[in-house]
Order: sequence, then structure tokens, then C-alpha cells
Amino acid sequence: MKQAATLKDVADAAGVSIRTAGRALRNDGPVKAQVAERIRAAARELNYVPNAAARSLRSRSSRIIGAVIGENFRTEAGQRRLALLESTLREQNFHILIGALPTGERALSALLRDWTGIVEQVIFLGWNPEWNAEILECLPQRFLFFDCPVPGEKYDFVRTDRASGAAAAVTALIASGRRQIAHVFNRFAQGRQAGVEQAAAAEKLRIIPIESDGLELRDGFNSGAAIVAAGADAVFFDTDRMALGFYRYAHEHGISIPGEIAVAGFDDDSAGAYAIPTLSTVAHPDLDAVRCVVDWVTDRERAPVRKVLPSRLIRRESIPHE
Amino acid sequence: MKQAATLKDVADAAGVSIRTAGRALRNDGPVKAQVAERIRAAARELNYVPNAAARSLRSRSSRIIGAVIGENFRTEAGQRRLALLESTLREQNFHILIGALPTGERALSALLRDWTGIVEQVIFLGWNPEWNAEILECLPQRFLFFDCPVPGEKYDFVRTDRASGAAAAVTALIASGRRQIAHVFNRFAQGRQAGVEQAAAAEKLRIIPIESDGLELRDGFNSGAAIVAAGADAVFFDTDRMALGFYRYAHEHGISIPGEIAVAGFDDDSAGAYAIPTLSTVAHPDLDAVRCVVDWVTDRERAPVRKVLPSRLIRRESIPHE
DNA sequence: CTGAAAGCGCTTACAG
DNA sequence: CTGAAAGCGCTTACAG
Repeated sequence: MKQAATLKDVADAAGVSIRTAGRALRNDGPVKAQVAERIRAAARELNYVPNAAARSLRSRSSRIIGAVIGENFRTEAGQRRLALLESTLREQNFHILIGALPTGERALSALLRDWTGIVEQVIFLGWNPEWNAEILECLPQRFLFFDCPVPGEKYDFVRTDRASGAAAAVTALIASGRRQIAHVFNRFAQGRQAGVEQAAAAEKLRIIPIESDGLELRDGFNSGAAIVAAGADAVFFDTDRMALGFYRYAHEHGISIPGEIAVAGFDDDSAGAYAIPTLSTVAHPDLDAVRCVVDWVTDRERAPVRKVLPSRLIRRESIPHE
Repeated sequence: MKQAATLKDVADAAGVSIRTAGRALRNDGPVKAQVAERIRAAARELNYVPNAAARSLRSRSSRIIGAVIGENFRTEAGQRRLALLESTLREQNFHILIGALPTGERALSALLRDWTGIVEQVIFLGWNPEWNAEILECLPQRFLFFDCPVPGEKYDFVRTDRASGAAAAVTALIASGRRQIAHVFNRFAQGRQAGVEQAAAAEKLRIIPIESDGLELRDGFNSGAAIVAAGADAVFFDTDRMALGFYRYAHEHGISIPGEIAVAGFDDDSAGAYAIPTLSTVAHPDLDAVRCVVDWVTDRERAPVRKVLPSRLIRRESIPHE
């Protein structure tokens, strides 16, 4: 671990001014070819690395994006998108500073304040709909809401249209001959219900709503009794994790899937492709969504972003063919 | 999005010097109570937020930790530890800048250089054992290797002792009456093999080694044929994901688990607790490991860190009682 | 094509 | 208890 060389060290070593050294290393402005080469050699020799804090301070631009991560991005599908976002931004020389979504507004405010001067753009991957957007208004950053509740009209967002995929799943369940369709939902998982209702209404069916406390394996397992009690012959779960938890319940109670109960989930969790039976699911538009977020980050015009991207059904064994 | 007020703005508003304003807001040094209150009121009024870039530059300390994330931390167990690390560091006012482990040494070097001046400490959550540590030597940062290969004697690390948990798993398989024990391994997943071999040797048994290309569901599924061909009555998988992939293979081929083949995995993936049968697994020492990493981050003495923490068996239905 | 100077917004000695 | 000054390492006008 050595003390890093500064631009001044390089300039001195090459016998030029700091201004010229900077020009040569950053390719801004003309430098005589021979001089530029001497400067680059000196930089290499001294192992010069520019200081990002100094650059950020002076140029008022850090190329660091803040990401506030909520529970819904702790899933496999969420992490997949986050990793894709990181690698795509990295190609454009942006870096990501992460922070867990705090439980309170004050803590969130403190987090964003800590980031001031180093993070000019913040992506929310999670937001509490009960929070007031006021705390954001007195902060100097720019905000984007990625697949989470948006606190007001004026904020930019990119979101999966969950209704389209949910409707496709329920339509497929109905087409396979099922009539008693349950929807195991969590009230914080938004957007699916509209699609489920719409697909049912198109066939003049009523959905059996079953509320769940969470979106995890155990929550799907715990919903088993209510599903059976309702006499359902098909279930749409808000997440694949819940659907897989219900698989365990069905096994313990001798219920055959999809024979007695057909199942569909949401998220394209990779475990679904290896479950028994393989799980039908709805996939997020990962690539398109990440592209929209990257466009937002790199847009110097700062045009408003209000993107809603369709999801799609991946049909597997858990929805039988009629 | 307003222009942020500076410390000078606050000082002017309160009618004091910038030095005194700083003292009052940071609690360093004495300020007359009444004056301090006036300064704090002005800061509140102007919505003052200190500029992190300026502070980092001057104080040569950013409280931002770099995390270079490899494939092995893309798993549920890895993300769980990363989330725990983030929230624990956050309590101490540290933030995490993330970057995916690049595929080449040059790209890694570029990444770390980009971070210079803003990140003084880097945690590697992934490292390619074929790489040369030389690229690290000419960088100004301090490095820790968390549960990944370490490039040389002089580097700090914190690691799970996988051998202890693997040995416990194999010992349990043997105690349940199994004798033909296979180990489905990947050569990049280090540390388990020693434990597996040791537990087998203690009972004068030979392990059936089965190499796998990866550590995912599909790899476990793909290992099914070799497991059956070897006549195994028990299998230890390097990951739970592989074990669960094998569950699918066993189902498709009418093999009963644990009746015909008992199974154990590694990582304490939450899906294992809901699998059919529930999966025996080895858990990482999450809390202890994160505590060691945080100690490393906050240690101003920079004492060498060489921590190896034991893993533990979680026994479930996939290992029958004799 | 090149350089001397100012300044980003803080913190750190130092002097009263 | 308070303040004037220097300086962290860059980039950005500006002048030659």
C-alpha cells in the first residue's frame, strides 16, 4: 500500500505544468505528441491514479449512483436485475453505492444526506407507500423509482406491468379447464390483482381471494389450508416462492399438482424450472427495464421517465394442457 | 432539487466564521451554547448537508467500503451475508460501493483505480485463484478476502471452515447406515473435500467423487446419472442448489429420497427447509463472519486478520435416522 | 500548443 | 471560546 502519486507529481516528473499533464492524461485539448508520451510514461512510472474525491468535488459529478434496496429486491429475481444494472452501468463508467431501505423516514433521510456530494442520482428499489415525499424535496439528488411504489406524480419511475403477465397466467389456468381459481395475494405486492380480475371477468368467473402475510415459502405453505377449504382447483400466487411453499403443503396433504390443483407463480425464480412439477410463472422484462434505468442515469436532458413494461407468462407443467 | 447550502452559507447566516460553524455542527471543540444553537438553527433553515466529496478529499477518509462481488456471492446465502454486512456497516456510518468481479485482471485493476480517492478499503467477495496479486500491490487500497481464494500470504481474510460442516454431514450420513457415499463437487468450491474425506476415513470408507461443472440446480440434476451409475446410497453436494436439482432428477427416475439415496447439501438455502423431503444442509457462520469483517473495517491498528470460522450441520429429513 | 491562477467545500493546524 | 489561513487533488476558465 503506497501513497498514491498526484497529478502534480506526474507533471513534475515529465517537466510540464499540471494543466498540460491533465490534458494529456484525460485527452482534453491538444498536447504535442512527444510531450504527451513523456507524460503518459511518467504516469505509468509513478503509478498515477486520479483521485475520485477531488475530481467529484471540482467537476461536481461523481459517476456514482445510489441504490436504495427494499425487501422486494432481496429475491432472486430482484438480485438478477440489480446485478444486470450494475454491470450495465459499469460499462458506462458508473458505480453503485448501495444502502438497505431503512424502516423509517428519518433514517432514510439520514442515509441520503450522508450521500450528498458523492451521489447525485438515486434509484429506489423499494419504497414505503405510507411515507411522505417531503423528505426527498429538500435533498439535492435526482430520484428514480424502480419497480416500487412511487410517492407522487412528479417522480420518475420504471416498472413491470404485472397485470399483463398475471392475466396471461389466469387465462391459461381457465383454458386448462379450471373454474375455482384462487389468488393468494399480499397487499404490498402491487399490480397483479388487476390482471387476475380482468382475466377472470373475461370468462365470467369470480376469483377466490386469499390474503397472505408475506411473499415467502412459508407464506405459500401457510395458505394451503385456505386454498383447500375454498375448494380451489387452481391457484395464482403473487410469487414463485409462495407457490413452491404450497408445493410442500400439497405434498404433505396428498394433493396432486396439477391434477387436483393447477398452480402459477410470479418472478421466474430459477427453482421453479426444477420443481416437481415444473412451475408456470411470469417473468419480468429484465433487459428492457435495466435499459430504461440506464437511459435515465445517462440522460443529461433529464426528460421525465414514466415507463411501464409488460411481463410475460412462462408456461410449464404446473398448468396442464386441457 | 435545490442547490445545496455550504458550510460558508451557514456560517454567514449565523454571523460566525466557517471554522466555528464547523465546530458546532460536528461537535469538535468548544462553542458557546447560545452560538451553537444559532448555528444549528441556520443549518436547519438552509437545509445544510455536508458535501461528502469535499470531506473525503480533505480528511482523506470517505467511510466508503468497496465490495467486489463474485459469482459465489450471487446465491441466497451470499446475498444474506452481504445484506447483513451492509446493515451492520451502515450502523457504523460506513457505506458500500459494489462492483461485480470482472472476468479479467485488467478490468479489475481498472475498477479499483476508478475507486481511488473514494474507497480506501476493499472487500473481495470473490477472486480468481489464477490471478496474480501484483495488480493489488500498486494500488493504494487495503484489501480483505471474504470467503474466497486468497492470492497470497500477506493478505487478510475471513473464511468459513467448510470442512467442519461437511465432515458433520458425511458423519451423519454414515451413522444413518449408508456406505456408498458420493461427493458431487465443483473444483472451484473449496474446503468441503477435506471434511468429506476425513469423515469417511474415520469409518474406513472411500468416497465416490463426482465432478460437476457448476454449483447450480441444473448441475445437480445433471449429476443424477453418475450418482445412480456409481450405486450411491448417499450423496453430499457442494451446494443446496445442486442437491435440489438432484431432487428433480430423483423424481423423474422414481428414486426415493432418503429411502434409496440420502442427501445433504451446503449453504442453508431457505428452499431446503420446504423441499420434499426437507434438505439437510450446512450453514455458514453468518453473524460471526460479518462481525469479523466489520472489525477489520473499523480497526485503525490494521492488525492482520486471518479468521477461519466453523460451519455447522442442520439435520433434516433427507438424512434418515438409522 | 502550454501555463499560472482560481476554486470546488470541506478539515486541519495554528494563533489569539 | 473564536477566527484567518492553508491545503486536500483535481478541473475550469482565462491568457498567452
